[in-house]
Amino acid sequence: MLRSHTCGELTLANERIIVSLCGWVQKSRDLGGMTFIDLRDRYGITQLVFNMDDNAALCSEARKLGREFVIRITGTVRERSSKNLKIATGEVEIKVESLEILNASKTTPFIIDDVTDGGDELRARYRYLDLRRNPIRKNLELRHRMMQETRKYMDAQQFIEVETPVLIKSTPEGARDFVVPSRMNPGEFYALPQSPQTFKQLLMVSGFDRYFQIVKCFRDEDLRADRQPEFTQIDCEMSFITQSDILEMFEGLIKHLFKSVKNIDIGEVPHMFYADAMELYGNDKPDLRFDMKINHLKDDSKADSKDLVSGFGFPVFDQAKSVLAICAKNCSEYTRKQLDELTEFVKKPQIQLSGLVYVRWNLDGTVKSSVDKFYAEEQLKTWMQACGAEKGDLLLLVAGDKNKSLKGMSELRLEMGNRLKLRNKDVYAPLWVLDFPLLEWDEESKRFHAMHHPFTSPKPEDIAMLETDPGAVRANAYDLVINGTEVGGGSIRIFQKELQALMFKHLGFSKEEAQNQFGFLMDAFEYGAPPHGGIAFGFDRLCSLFAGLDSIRDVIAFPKNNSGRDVMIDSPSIIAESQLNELSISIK
RNA sequence: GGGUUGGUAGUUCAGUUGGUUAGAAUGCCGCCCUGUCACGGCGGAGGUCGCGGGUUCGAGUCCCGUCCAGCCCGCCA
Repeated sequence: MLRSHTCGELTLANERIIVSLCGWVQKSRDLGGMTFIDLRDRYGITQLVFNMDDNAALCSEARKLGREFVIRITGTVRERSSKNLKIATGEVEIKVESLEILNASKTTPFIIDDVTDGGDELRARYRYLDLRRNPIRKNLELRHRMMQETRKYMDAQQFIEVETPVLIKSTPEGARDFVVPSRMNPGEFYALPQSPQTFKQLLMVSGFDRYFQIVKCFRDEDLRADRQPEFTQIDCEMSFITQSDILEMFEGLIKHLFKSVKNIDIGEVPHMFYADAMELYGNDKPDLRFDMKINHLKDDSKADSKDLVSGFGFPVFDQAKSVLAICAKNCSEYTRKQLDELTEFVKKPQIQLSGLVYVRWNLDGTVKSSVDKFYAEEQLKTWMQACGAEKGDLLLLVAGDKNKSLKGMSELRLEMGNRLKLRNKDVYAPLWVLDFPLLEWDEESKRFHAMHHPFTSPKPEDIAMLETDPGAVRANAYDLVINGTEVGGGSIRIFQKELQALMFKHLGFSKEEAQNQFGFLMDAFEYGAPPHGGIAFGFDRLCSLFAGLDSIRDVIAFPKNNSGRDVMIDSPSIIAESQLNELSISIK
């Protein structure tokens, strides 16, 4: 060993012993007659001291050390005459007796420190340097801990981790596949898995009963702050269970992670139906750190709903199919400028609502709105009442097509949550969202798609509706949502060949297509498939949530940028003509 | 595919209605400094203002195009 200790462990208890340390020069402070060096490794920082009076040659050598030089020193631990209580080793320093430069370093393009001067792009290009910094290193340490705690919990619950193949078969359902050409089978391609879905179901047929895997998955779709082309899932499947067994088992996992990693008791995770989430929050992954539910002041889609806005001569509300309102507590004093900003917010191209109506209930009891021309105070107060508003509150209303308004209102609600600082990163509000629709109409292909995936079972009582009203069929599908982020999702699967064939039929597969693509699964179902179901968690998202980050990039050691590029290794890249020939591929 | 914000020293940024030699901080280099820990002091080097075109007596600044990066919509079963 080149070292006797790390840079993070020496204290007064080690006084007077001789130690060898290795690490990087964090910083040197040259005072002329003496020089201090902060030596850094993964574990901490230890101060080295060199003195002209003690050893002029050695001290001169130390003065030449640049930042990020890798050195090895031997010296004696001693108490500092002036202590630094900000660091763990701040009471001691090493009086260096010998110094060895293991490797020099060029000046780094940005400062390696907790607060760096480097921008995102530069840090990505020199990711190996960025990873030297404490905040990034800590994220990877957190990720490691979460991985270990996940395995600990799953193992204790009798799950076995099985690796499934990475070179598999391309299917047209769902996301775009990354494909890999097969040299030995010219003109044919493997696909990288979007998830190990069918394999884990086959493992249930094999009798493994409880399976999990921490596994890379791949989707060739556009990226986001929380979406990478390759990402990690905690993939799980169980046999002989009901939906409530799954919810309980994996609520247990989440509780274990919160407790063991963050020492937080999250308590019971509430349940909410998909239909209610959409009505109350306009969103299938509501952020429950704050309330601010959406109120329906007019809803033409429901015969029994009260209409509090029509018939007063305001054409926008009269013509709208839906009028929605949220109540922003204590915001009656919002300025014209702030209200204009909110109006711009809902009009932007990503939301595309035509406008925003406000009603202020001032602290003095008066009411002021942008539609005073049409509505008397009495009417406005019925809205206030419907929204549970009090003096000092502000109502924000949008109108139009119901789905579009709900989507816009959902965004506005989150924006207000941000403005009112109701989305505290240290608060965690988990939620199970249940009973997702089985199918979703796709305008582009003019057919129904599986909302979750084609192996998800419909609710038995809804199966008849597959013929009459496919969009209304509910699935045995569930998502785990934390703070407005979907961190996991799963379903109780179909395990009978007939029902699976029926599903494929309703998804527009011909018998041949179904047999071609998923014949192996339906064949397997004929040999004693147990009832089963499962769930998969987005591990990167879970880590970023635990780390209090908005992007999953900083919990991934070597992430891709917005365009799916790794700017450090510069990939993807072109390959040689000879490689293409070997693969029987020609470009354009 | 669309929206939006940005691109100026190694780095992070400022740069006014278009007008002298494009600034600051930090980093880097040199000299001085014996208890620093954001060390301090003095001095110095460092610029294709992303790229291409246009308007103008004159463009970092205005216009058009383009590339790159960030965030969002579409997309992501």
